[in-house]
Amino acid sequence: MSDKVRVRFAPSPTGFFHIGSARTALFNWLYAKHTGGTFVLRIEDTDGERNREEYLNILKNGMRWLGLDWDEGPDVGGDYGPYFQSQRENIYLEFLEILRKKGRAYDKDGAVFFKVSGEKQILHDAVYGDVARIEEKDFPIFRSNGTPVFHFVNVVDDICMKITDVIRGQDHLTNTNKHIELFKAFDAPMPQFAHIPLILKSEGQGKMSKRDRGALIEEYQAKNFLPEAVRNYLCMLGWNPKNDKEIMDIGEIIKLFDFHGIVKSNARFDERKMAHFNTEHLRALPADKFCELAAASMKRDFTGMEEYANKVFALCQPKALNLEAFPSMVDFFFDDSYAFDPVAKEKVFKKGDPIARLVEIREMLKSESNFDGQALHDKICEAAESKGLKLAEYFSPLRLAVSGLAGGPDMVPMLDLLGGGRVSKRIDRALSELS
RNA sequence: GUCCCUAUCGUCUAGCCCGGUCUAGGACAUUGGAUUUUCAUUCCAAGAACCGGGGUUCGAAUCCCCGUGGGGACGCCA
Repeated sequence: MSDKVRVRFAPSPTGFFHIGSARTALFNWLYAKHTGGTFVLRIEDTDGERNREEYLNILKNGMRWLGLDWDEGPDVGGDYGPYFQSQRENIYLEFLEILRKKGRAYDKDGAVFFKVSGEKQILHDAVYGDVARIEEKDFPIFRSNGTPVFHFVNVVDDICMKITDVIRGQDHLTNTNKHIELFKAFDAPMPQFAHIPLILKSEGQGKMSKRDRGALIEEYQAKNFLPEAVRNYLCMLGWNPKNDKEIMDIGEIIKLFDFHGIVKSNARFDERKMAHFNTEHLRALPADKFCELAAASMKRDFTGMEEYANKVFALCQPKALNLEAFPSMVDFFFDDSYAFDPVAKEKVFKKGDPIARLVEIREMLKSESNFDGQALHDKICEAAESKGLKLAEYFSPLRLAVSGLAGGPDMVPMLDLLGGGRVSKRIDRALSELS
């Protein structure tokens, strides 16, 4: 079918993968998936000569991490290559000839300029509707050093690669009439344009810049975010399925994605909401998958203790906020020399007599032959009742003693996992170090 | 400065195209409660918005105009 959708993402490798670019890539990818079309990755590397390979890797890496696989482009090839602009020089020269023959290109100051029509161009944008604008000045398409300029190569490549839909940031909206002029000058079929709103800084003015926190995909990779969570959040920034759902499976999003759901106004980035998406996706993970990721997030070797480790992870998954903080939450399960969190300590020592309570618990443990978390729990409850004390007066110090923390997984299964021997030793250590 | 886009809770948004069903819905965040065992979990609740002014209309968040705010483009960057 000749009307099969072909979209492209055309970044220039700059050494980082910006969240705004990532979302443009994502929307293109979504549209391709939704329509059963082709997603092309084209590298606009006309003037970045240094570290090109390394820069490109950051980009490819980030895209693969987000699951944005491309059907044509670097590494995978395709029928419309080459996919690097730096390798398409002769094509650009051919197209320049066409313009010259039509009298639409002329030399000036060593550069080549495109002669605009002087007519108002109307863009029928799939998101913004009809936008009319006139381009008054001729603009350069080849620099005096002989290299072609963005507007020109962009259009030429879109023609050559038979791109049907141009989905890109709204910052290109006022460039589009230049592009329309070029398409017309080449008598090429006009693609459908769909401009998408920009992502603004969470505070302050302007769009997200690479220096803003949360602006780079590399950050999320480094912080062990779930890629599906980042992708889901990005989907919801400037697009919505017209219902109340936010946390969604990518398959469902692909099914629902269309231009109608794209919002026109720019969106402010919110790292807290991003974190929320991450937590939700983490909790929703199947236990085995979560265990795998949890283990990888810790710099520890679990050989020989896989079963124990998996029990720990399974117990803690419902309480996990993110994988970045996860190791510090469960580390005490694997290390007896954990520190007592000063804030937790202060909190516990604020009321009652935690030392006395710990001594009591130690006595209870001594009188018990086979350790059983539930049995210890029940004993503590009895003791609390007979003394008229709140349960927290026992359990808070106990948690601090065995984990060093103020919060964590459910008490009874936690004690069972640690086992009686370790619980006793830890209480002893707490008594000597906290008294 | 010129041109283009845009405008609903603090933030992301639904509703707007096809005016009445909107005492404007959801989510994040915030605040307060509950889970008489911690807690970062879970549950419940609360506060919180149609930018301003003119029209059109019986009736406007919804349509039109003007302001204002926000964003973007005006490069031999992409």
